[in-house]
Amino acid sequence: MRKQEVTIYDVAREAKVSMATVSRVVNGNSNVRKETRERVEEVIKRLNYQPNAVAQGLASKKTTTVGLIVPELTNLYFAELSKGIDDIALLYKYNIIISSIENRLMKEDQVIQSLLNKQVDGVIYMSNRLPKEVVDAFQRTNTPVVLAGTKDSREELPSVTIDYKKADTEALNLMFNDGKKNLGIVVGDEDAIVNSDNRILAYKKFLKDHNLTEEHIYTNVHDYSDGYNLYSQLVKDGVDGVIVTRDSSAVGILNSAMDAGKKIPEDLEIVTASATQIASVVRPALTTIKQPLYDMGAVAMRMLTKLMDGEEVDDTHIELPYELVKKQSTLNQ
Amino acid sequence: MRKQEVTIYDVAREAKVSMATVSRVVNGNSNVRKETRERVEEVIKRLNYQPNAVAQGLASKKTTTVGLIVPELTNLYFAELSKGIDDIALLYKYNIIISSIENRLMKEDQVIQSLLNKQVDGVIYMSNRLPKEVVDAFQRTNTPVVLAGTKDSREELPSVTIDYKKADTEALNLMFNDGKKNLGIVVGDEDAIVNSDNRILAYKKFLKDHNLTEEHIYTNVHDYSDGYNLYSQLVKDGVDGVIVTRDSSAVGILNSAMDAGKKIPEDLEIVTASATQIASVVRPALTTIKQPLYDMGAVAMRMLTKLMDGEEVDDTHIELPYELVKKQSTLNQ
DNA sequence: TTGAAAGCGCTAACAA
DNA sequence: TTGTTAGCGCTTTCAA
Repeated sequence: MRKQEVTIYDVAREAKVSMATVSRVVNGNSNVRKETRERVEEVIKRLNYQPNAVAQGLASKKTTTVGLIVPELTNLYFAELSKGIDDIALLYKYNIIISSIENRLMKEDQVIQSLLNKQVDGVIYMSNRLPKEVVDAFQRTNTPVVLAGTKDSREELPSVTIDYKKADTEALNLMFNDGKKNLGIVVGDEDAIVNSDNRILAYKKFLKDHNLTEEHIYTNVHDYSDGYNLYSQLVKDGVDGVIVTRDSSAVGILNSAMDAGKKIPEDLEIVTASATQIASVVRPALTTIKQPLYDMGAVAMRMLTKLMDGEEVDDTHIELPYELVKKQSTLNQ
Repeated sequence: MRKQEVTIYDVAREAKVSMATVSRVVNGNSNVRKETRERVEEVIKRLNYQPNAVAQGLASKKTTTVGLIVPELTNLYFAELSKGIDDIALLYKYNIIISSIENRLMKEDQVIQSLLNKQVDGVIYMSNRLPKEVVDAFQRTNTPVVLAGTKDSREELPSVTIDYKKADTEALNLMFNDGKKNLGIVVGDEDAIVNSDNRILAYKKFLKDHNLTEEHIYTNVHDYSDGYNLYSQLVKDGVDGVIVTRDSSAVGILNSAMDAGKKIPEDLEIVTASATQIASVVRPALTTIKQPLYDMGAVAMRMLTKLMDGEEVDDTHIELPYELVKKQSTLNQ
């Protein structure tokens, strides 16, 4: 960071006004006479003055920067959420500092602390791993936080999600109506609230409501190869219909089945719960619970702007509509 | 950004030293007596003092923040590059401000200006759209820049790439040896240097060297549906082997062919030039020019840290090795 | 080894 | 409508 070439002071001198007036012009304060404003603007343009955002941040205590905490960079689920966030951030002129927490050099609360040290005005948190320390860390600060695509166990933090229970129940019902009676569920982190308190509960309730007794819950299935390897276990367990939270795991299961010469959906129905691009390009295409990821990100960011502006937000737990999109991995009878 | 609760001043008072000494302790300056250091550290811990990075940035003129400019958030190619960048950034304690330029609210040079106003210490630029204004904007500043996975036309800016000409030639050769004599190339932005000055040149040279006269260059094919729609044109043109720069376009072509009942690779060979996850999960799996995306990002970020530290960098145009991975979309005879 | 003090570039009372 | 002035919280000479 070189010595700044032209500062507000240079503009003030050149335009024969005080720094305060230049500051007012820069910030669009209306208390400036038209002619003065124009003169200052002319000088700003002539000198190509660019305000130093760091100095602005220090003086005003607002950095117009928000922190984004994401589990992995290379997961389209989070990328699509991020895109919605990014578009709204741009609209409201916020920059985004992105922090992934897959690298175990830094734990969640350290990442948050680092963001807070940078004086971000707000944070959007997308991991469904939400340990108590993290919730505490957020609650200790006055910096607003919004959860996107996840929630905390006591629903204390603002969040934007879909109705996971309802969505999963609908998906299970689809497979049940196709005649599949040995249903399973495949999730990533088992301790994630979205899983433990929503998806898995819904699954158990579904079994109970339909007098199905065989419970098949598979946890810690995170990626393509986890899914690929899981398939043989599904066969062993006689599972004939499965709901999978992660697209790449679902595709792993699919390919493993195909490679084993099995028929999808006849031998095994698959419903995936994310609907990123990867779920739609494989053949047979996967039936999905289509979460409105872009919108979820956008709504979360919009809520955050309100929180950062100190506005009242009436509903801090927003559930967006999802869609069950029937493709080729279910019979859809 | 609330009023900061505990500042360097509080620590100084409590530890009965000056702010300067606290600053030295915080920054690991060795000119502090051991006992003094320990006393200060104790107070820091007790008060839970966290330095304000914005104030540090203003005073020291270093923000330990780098800007990342990426064409799209939802493209695994850039996500994998970003992951390499992120890991090295974390190692060197830099934060990342990410800016996508897909949203046309802001042009490239405005995005760059916004980053410079935030006083980033360096920038990594990943778009292969590199208009003259952008190169100029970079050269006007003293802020170091590294291009990752792309280069500027006059190769003035530091970059990390692979040897695109060599890679494409090798891919074309593979198809040629499989008996395909009506080869085509499918690219995204035709004016991207990587395409115009590298891939397309290599393609033309290959045709010439092998006395092939029919030139099939398809430009502006950006995504899955562009690829899907292009397929009928390929058929019309009698193309029997094609090299595609983007994975999603390649998968579009593949699926379009499959849906039309064609055989891949018998009717059409496909080689894709990125090798993201999407290319490996489709069936038949795509033969790819496997770019070491993670490494490219990591090397680019490492180079940037050197540049930011004012170190001499001997080689500012690094080409990393790629690998031609033969899968099911080529005959491989 | 330590401290005093000037300043980084800006904002925001407050006064005029 | 404009200017004066005191910070924002820290780093960094310079002197002791």
